[in-house]
Order: sequence, then structure tokens, then C-alpha cells
Amino acid sequence: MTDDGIRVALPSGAEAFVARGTTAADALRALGERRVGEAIAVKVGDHVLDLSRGLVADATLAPVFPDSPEGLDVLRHSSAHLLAHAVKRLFPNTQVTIGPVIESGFYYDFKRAQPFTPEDLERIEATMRELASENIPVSRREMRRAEAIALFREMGEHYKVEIIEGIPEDHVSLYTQGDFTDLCRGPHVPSTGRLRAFKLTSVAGAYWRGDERNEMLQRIYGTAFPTPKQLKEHLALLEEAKRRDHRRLGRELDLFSFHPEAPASPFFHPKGAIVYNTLVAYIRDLYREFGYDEVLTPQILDVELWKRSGHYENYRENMYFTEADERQMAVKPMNCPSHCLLYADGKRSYRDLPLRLADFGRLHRYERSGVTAGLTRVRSFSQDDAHIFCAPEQIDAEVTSVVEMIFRTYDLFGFSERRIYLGTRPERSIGDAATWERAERTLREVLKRRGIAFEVHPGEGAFYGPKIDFCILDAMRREWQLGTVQLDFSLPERFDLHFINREGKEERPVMIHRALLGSIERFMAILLEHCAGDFPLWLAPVQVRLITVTDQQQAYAQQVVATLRASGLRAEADLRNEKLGYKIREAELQKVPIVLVIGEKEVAAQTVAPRRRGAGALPASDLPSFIASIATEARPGAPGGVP
RNA sequence: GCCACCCUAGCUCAGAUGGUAGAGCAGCCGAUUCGUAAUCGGCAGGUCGAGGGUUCGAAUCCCUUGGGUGGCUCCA
Repeated sequence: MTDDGIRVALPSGAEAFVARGTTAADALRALGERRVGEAIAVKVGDHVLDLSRGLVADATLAPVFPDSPEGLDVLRHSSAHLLAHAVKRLFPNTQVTIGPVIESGFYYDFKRAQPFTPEDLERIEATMRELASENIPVSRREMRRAEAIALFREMGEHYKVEIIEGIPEDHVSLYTQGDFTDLCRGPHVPSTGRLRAFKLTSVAGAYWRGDERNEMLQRIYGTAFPTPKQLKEHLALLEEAKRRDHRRLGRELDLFSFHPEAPASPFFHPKGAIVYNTLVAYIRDLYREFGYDEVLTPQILDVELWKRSGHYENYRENMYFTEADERQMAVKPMNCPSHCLLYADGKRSYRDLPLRLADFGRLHRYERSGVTAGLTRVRSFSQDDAHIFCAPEQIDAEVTSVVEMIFRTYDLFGFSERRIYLGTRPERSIGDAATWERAERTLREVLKRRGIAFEVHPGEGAFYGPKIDFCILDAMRREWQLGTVQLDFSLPERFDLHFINREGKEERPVMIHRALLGSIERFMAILLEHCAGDFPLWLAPVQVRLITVTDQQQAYAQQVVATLRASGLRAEADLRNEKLGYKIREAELQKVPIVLVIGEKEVAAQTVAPRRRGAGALPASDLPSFIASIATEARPGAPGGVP
């Protein structure tokens, strides 16, 4: 190494000496990297930088291509800049704010008096295309903070000024492409021509700095990919998501509906009720196995109870209130206080613990209009909720057993990818610091001991205690929260709960709030979208549909239906005077798992000709062996059947 | 709650610039009696989410309101 030279290397080991200040792109060329032209950035150590960055010290370099995760981020970030560039060109009076990369694309927030219309979006996208085809070079420069503030102030970009004022460093970096300059950490593509596959997807309101007390900005969402083909695939995926939308399937499969008379409160139709109740039946089976006792508790309780539990203090804005006998009452948003009353009904011994009280009670929570959505966020629902009252030394075993129930259940439904989060103390909460500390440590230890990978979500705990949230990825790779385990030392305190321990002394139990599916409504929505309406046999509202070829077979068909029903199957007959193909098509569209075709031959031979959803015809068989062949699969909680 | 958009027959959707509603599917009736994803014909169905306004005239323009959708905030 010489004074004016530095040593650069590729991860493969190739080395070269170049002059200090050589750009990353030139250094890569000097190293014999052939695909420099395809790279959009460079990785120096752990940092992704512009290709035009001058190298000042020895470094190991790796080109960043658009199809790598880092490259995709650069591409999308630059697309956000291209969007801002186009907006400033079309609407010069607009102020720019921030434009980050998000999971499936990017967005940019703007301040403009006029709202952006869908037509504006088209014009903006067209302008983005023009700017891309002009292949404008993107350059970076650094500037003193004060200088940058002055510059953006002069440009009338007050939000940028505010952002820079919040940056502690002396210098900030600016990126310029043609007549557009933006404050940005970078890195960016070398020129706008590298952006070939992007699309603006929607406009939405968004608060400045994500605070609802601040003014509202206009956010434009978009997405970008390395190639047009990948963009197209992504858009096709969005179409598929639309096709699987549970609101749509709910209507098409006649499962549930919504009515303005009870906003955000689902009405389950007979078929939807079967799915719902079968899910509950599955959970009840688990409860039998894991030692839970089911209870039923009132819908409306005295406000005093909610004051005592802390809900009135912390949760009032989400509760419904009413009055009776001049007493203030509240509709329950949760079951826990009722379970505390149940626990306290009589002396408890350590021999009674753990006491696991399960409750499928209907809950009502007032959700602000605008946050509700289909079955995933409703105002009326029930959970597979339970509260475990146990001695402190039992916490570990109890949490462990809940985790087992959760994992087994998610496996059953084909949710094999999970993400687990530990939520710690939120701002609004009850209980002292030491108790919180203890509870958080307990949960952390259980997870660690079980070798379960998790992430910490600071401040995401419940107001009464820390929690572990169990999320899954569905078939569309979207993340949903389902189960939860929450430790609670506060409610036992507030309700002055105790049990008599081995020493004959009163001791405070711990309460564990937990759910596997979470809200049944929400779970049903997620499952419906996950399996695109193709429920496993045991959950299907109609398991078997008989289809007659002509009306000569009606009597036999009805007889078969009766036999199937007698053996516990949900069966029905389609006796309509329609062609076979028509009736089969309808059964397929209705996602009926098994169709039994009954024609002249079947009547004569006293058999049925089965047909599996999506798989076509199977050989005919006699009725008893057909029933035997599906018996296991039709039992609640039968494995398989979900992708 | 905030921003934007949407609401026409049970469903999916047509109905530039204001002249008072239309299709396919579903439904009903009839014909057809048929072998693994749509048989043919006919009939009926809407105070265009609701209320108010502008206008000679409103599904269409304006205001209010209800519901929904996509986001933001929230999800204890």
C-alpha cells in the first residue's frame, strides 16, 4: 500500500490497488468485476453505498444488483425519489416530506392543498416514466447542516427544514437528479434510467410524523421491481389476494353478511355458523385434553367492576355503556373481570390450581369508525379466551403448555411460519415497576428455555402485564396476529385474590390471559383467505353433496343423504332438474369437498360415484366403505387438507 | 376520529358533457331427463344508499348524512 493508493478487494479474494478517491464503480472494474454495468450500488463492509462514492480507505467491495434484497431497497428508494421528482414537476407548489421503502414497495408523503386524484396519479406515473427514459444522472453531495437548512428554507420545503433540524450530525447528504434535489441518506441508483418497472398503487392520508395531532399529508404508494416481469407477478399476486378476500368469499359461499343496522358486527349465516361452531368444537376438544373448565358469564356488568379492574381507566373509549335501575352498566369488552369474580367465589386451595377458566363469551368493543374491516376488525366477536389462575411457580409450566396448544393448532391449519413477539410495558399501564420487570423476565425465560426465537416489541404489552404475541404468515405471506399469552399480577391484586398454600397461608395467585385463535371471527377470515375457501373436510359447511343425473334417482339419493347424516356427516342433495355438469360446476364453486354422483348405474348397483373438489372423479364404491374412507378426515381437528 | 375514493336489480357491472335506467349471472315459470365445471325459451325485478338544494328537468352538479374500501392514528 502506498500513500496515495488504497487496496480494494472482492469477497472472492481478488485484489487491486487504486488511487485514493477512486469511485466504487471504477474500483470494481479494476477488480475485474464484469457486471458493474448491471450493479446499482456497492456494498462496502456492511454499508450499501452509491457506485459513484469515492473510496478513501482499504475496502472489500461487493456489487449490489437489483435482484438482491439490498438492491431492491435501493431501487424502491430511488423510485420514491422519482415519484417526488415527478410530483414537483407537475405540481411545483407541493412540499415534499419523507419517502421510505416499505415491505412491498415505497411511498412518499406530500403536503399540497389540493388532494391528488386517481387521474393525477396516472399523470404522475407518466411523468415518472418520462424522467426515467431521460436517464438523468443522480448525484450525491454533502453539505453543512446550516447550509442545508438555508437551502431548503429558500426552496420553501419547510418539512425538510424541520427534518434537518432534528438531525444531530454536522453534515447531511443531498441527492440531485436534474432539477430535483432531496435530502437523503441514500444510496441511490446511478441514474433514473435504471428504474424500469414501477407502478403507483394508491393515495392515502397520513399524519405528519405519524402523529394524529399533526396535520395530514397525502401519501402516494407505489411499488417497484428489477424487471417488468416481476412487477407483473406482484400485481397478479394482488389480484389473487382480491380473489381470496374473505369478504368476497363470505358472500359467495353464503357464510356471513354485514348490515348497516349493526356496523362492523357480522351476521353469520347457517353455513358460516357451522364453520364457526366447528372451530369452537375443535378448541373445546383441546380444552378437554389440557384441563380447562368452560364457564359462561354475563354480558352486562356494573361499571364499578370495570373501575376496579382498571378497564374503566384504561379502556373506556372502547367500551359500550348502558343504564339499568339507575346503575351505570357496561357491556363486557373482555372476560377477565368476570373470571376474577368466579375465582373469588369461595376459598381456593393450592390444590385447585392451576384453575383454567375458558369462556367463549361474546365481547363488544367500540372501535373507531374507519378502523373496522370485514371480519378482521369487528365490534362484536368472541375469542377462545381463557384465564389461568396459578401459583407463581406454575407460570413456567402453564405458559409452556399454552405454547404447545398454540403450535399444534397452527400446524393443523397449515400456518407453519410463525413469528413471536414479546410485548413489554406500555405507557398506559397499571402495576409497579418491579412486578413488570419480574413478569417480563419470566416470559423471556420460558421462550429462551424452549428455544423459541422471538423479537421484543417495546411498549406493546397489555396495560396489566407483558405478553407474548403469536403471529403467522398466511398463504399470501401476510402476517397476522392470532394467539397471545399475557401475564398479569395486577388483576389478582385489584380483586384481592388468594389461595391457601401448603403452609396454610394465604398467597396471591398469578393470572395468565391467553388465546390460541384469538378472535374466532378474525381467525375465520384469515383461514378463509389462507385456504381460498377450500376448508378441510372437517370444517366444510357442506361436506358431501349428492348430485342426481336425472330425477329417476331422487329416492335413492335421499336415502343416501339420510344414511350419511345418520353417520354424522353434513350432507345434502341437489335434486334439481339440471344437467350433471351444471350441478358439478356449482358444487365446485361452492367449494363442496365431496360430490357423490348418482345415476342409473349407481342405483342399480347400490353404490355412489365420489368426486373430490379440485381432483375429479374417483371409482364408485358402496356407501359403507365410502363413509369409512372419509370418517377420520371428517372428524374435528383432523390433520391435513389445508395447504 | 382523520384523508381519499366508492355506493345503480340478490351478485358483477354499463349508463361522456344533466333530458327521468340497461346487460350478464342468480331468481321465478315452462320445455328438456341429460354421466363429471354453465341446456333452451319466457317472466319478473331498481323511489340509482338516505335527506336536502341548484335546475324547466338530477343516477349525473352542490351540501348534509349512512354504509363500505384503501391508508393514517388506534388495536388495552
